[in-house]
Amino acid sequence: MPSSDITAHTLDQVVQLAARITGVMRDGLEELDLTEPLANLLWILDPAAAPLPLRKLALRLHCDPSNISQLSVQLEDKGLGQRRPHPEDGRVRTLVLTERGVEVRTQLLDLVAARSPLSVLGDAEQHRLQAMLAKALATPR
Amino acid sequence: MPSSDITAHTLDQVVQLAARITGVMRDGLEELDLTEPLANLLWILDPAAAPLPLRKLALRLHCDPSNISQLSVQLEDKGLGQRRPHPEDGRVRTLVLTERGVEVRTQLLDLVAARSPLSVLGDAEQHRLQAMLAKALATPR
DNA sequence: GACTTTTACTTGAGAAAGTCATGTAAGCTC
DNA sequence: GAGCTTACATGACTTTCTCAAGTAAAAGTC
Repeated sequence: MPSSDITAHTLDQVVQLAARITGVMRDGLEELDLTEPLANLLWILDPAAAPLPLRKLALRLHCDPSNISQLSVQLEDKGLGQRRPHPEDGRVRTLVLTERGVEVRTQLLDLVAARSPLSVLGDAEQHRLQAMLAKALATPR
Repeated sequence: MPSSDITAHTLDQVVQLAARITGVMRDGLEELDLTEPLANLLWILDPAAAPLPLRKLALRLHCDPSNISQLSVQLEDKGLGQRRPHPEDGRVRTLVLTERGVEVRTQLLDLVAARSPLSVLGDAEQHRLQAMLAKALATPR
């Protein structure tokens, strides 16, 4: 159990860093023709992972499911995503990226990675950083 | 210059961690009678530091100055903050926490610190973490 | 196997938060 | 001190989000 002061400072740093990262993202949104909420959704739509039900996406983004519905419509209108019926459960719909969606998502991640303050850390440092972050993220809930 | 894949993963972790932290904060908002934007403002109002002009607060929160004006009114209505004229520049107003404001801010920080996933890291680990985060945050802009 | 309950999503209304344009007042420049 | 810039306030408007209600499918109950 760390002293509360120490954690407070670490917290502050993480929050600041996150603010910087979202700042970088926001600056790149226009050139990708995205809004911030759409970019956030795109961010968590990993094309390599199994497609997620809308409900799970809402949990991940800490928002109401109806919000995801609306964002999904926007993604579809832009030709970046598509809602597909779940093969086993007729109530469920999963959100999948189109080819173009994957492309734009890659551009988004690359853009942020290139301009993020984390890029000043070398490979070795990042690995050590990742280990610590993973430990923190491994805590339940 | 790190490989882009590595940075992408680190980014993902930082973003996830930040989401967890804001999630913890959101869960605590009701018991503190705060809204999320007010809590964000409260967060950056360090009573130990020199009082900041509203304009600087807008820069820190990456939002329009008019937004800070409105939030300042809310803070004042709640008796947590007070806008003071700048002693040297008549155009400028600084936002200062009241005694109660400092109290509530402390409660907010303590609450988040106690429930944040970072608390699983020991003192030594946090120090190493802080060093790396500081290096990243030291990059200009 | 029909009946109720639960779960997943959609829809539309409404609230909240943020931006933009405009106005006012104070400093700065010459 | 005339003109320009900067800092904040105000009001109209947009965007985003939530909440309540509705539909449809699955699961549980008898």
